[in-house]
Amino acid sequence: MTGAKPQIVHKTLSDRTFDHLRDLIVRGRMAPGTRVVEADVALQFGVSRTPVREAMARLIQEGYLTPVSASRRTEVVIAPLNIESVRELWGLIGALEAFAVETAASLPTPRRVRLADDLERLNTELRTASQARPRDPDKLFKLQTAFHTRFVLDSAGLYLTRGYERIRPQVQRYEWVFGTRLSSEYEPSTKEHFRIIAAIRSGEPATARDAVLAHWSRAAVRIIATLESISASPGPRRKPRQMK
Amino acid sequence: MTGAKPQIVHKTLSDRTFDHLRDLIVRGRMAPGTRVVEADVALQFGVSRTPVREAMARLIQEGYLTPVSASRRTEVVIAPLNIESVRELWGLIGALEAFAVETAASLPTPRRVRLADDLERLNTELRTASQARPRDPDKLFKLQTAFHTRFVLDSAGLYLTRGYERIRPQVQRYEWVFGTRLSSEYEPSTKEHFRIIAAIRSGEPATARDAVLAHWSRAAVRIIATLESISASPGPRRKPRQMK
DNA sequence: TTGCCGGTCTTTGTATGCAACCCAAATGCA
DNA sequence: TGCATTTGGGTTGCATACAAAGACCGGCAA
Repeated sequence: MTGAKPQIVHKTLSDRTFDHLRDLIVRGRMAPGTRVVEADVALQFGVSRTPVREAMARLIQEGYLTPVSASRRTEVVIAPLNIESVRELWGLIGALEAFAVETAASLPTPRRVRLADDLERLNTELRTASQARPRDPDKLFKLQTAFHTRFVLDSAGLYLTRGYERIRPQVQRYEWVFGTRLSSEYEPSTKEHFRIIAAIRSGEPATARDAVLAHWSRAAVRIIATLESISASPGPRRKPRQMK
Repeated sequence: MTGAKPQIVHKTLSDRTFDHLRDLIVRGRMAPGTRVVEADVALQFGVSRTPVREAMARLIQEGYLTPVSASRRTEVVIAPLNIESVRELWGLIGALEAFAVETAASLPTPRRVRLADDLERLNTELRTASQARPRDPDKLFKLQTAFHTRFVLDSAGLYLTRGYERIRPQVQRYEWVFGTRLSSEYEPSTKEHFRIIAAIRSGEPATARDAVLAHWSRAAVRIIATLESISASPGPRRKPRQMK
């Protein structure tokens, strides 16, 4: 009867604050190292400290914020970005997706084929979008995400989903900050995607797993190269003070 | 001046409340499905609702508590236990440990050997403890944990550590509830451990990875068998009401 | 008897108050 | 002038107050 209310998703202020803050961080709108103060955020968002506090606690747990533990008082800053984390995150998300894709490639044939078709469509779209000029970073971002979540969430259970949903935004944080500056690096990625799709379609779990692992491994190399080439021209080195 | 206060680890009431509650859940002291009410827990622990609320939010995020009652009011219960979760959790922790052990088996030889020695010692202890009568479940529990965390945390980075530390208690929850009833199932486990150790010692990442995956795969089979044999004699089917 | 309606009671979500405590700067003393 | 102590500001941790929204129960009518 209710035609559709797709956006009842958000309920509490805490949730919205969490999402809002996380989005700011993932999109690089708040510089790493920036100190975050409850009261300031509360003021800025027009809510009380309580929901901000809860949101920040969750962000700390997820690793977007880091307590720069001055002895007892817990001072909180935006988690810094660094190359070791890239290596680790890419390896980790590779492991998770590899685990997921094994399941996906073991699905009964009709579902598998449908999945492969969907992925094919998404990947083609992605390739097209990556060739468009000027680029639409937001669209690329979304397609990229859609491709990977498609086969992971399709076959994943509760805990893998949760683990994946935790790691993915962390990866996206790097992709957003560094990846959108890549000029032509989407080609190899889409090619690797096609190999993953083929393995899913033909129902070869081991091949699919290896393809996924290889994909993320190469993606890590690509983004690290970008990162290093950028770090020649260092970004703003801000003092730990508020965003405003 | 303060000679040493090694146990300042815990600071805030929120943290302690989190740990306390999680421990109750992991050890099965609070039955799955039990409803948890902020005010009651606060009363019981002698704190205000605020730290309880924060702790519960984290427990929800970690999956120990589940918000039920879809509408708007969020009612919270202890997450139920079920076989699908076992399959998934065991697979997932297997994937994470496999990822970690590849790194461990690629360490420079001296560190690798030292690691292998440590593991050998732990595993021998475990075997001894498992043969003692009567059994000391708590000791077995700790040794089991020590063995696995030893090689994971030794080689893991920040995010893997965090992911692992998230999953492990979930697994332990099942192990505690079901595993401690196993009568003689530690033998195959320790044997598999030795194979993992050997692969680490000789520096064969692929072999180590496969050994770890096989270990968890078989462990899953073992615990599921136990679980099914127990579910013949069903536990108390409580109504969603408080713990008290 | 059963279904509906109204009211109360419970429980959560949010705001706010208060105290502890860290940090730092300023001031006093040697 | 340099060092120590104190004092003040800022920020967090915790407690509590309050309002809104379900859930529950009882009564009333069909």
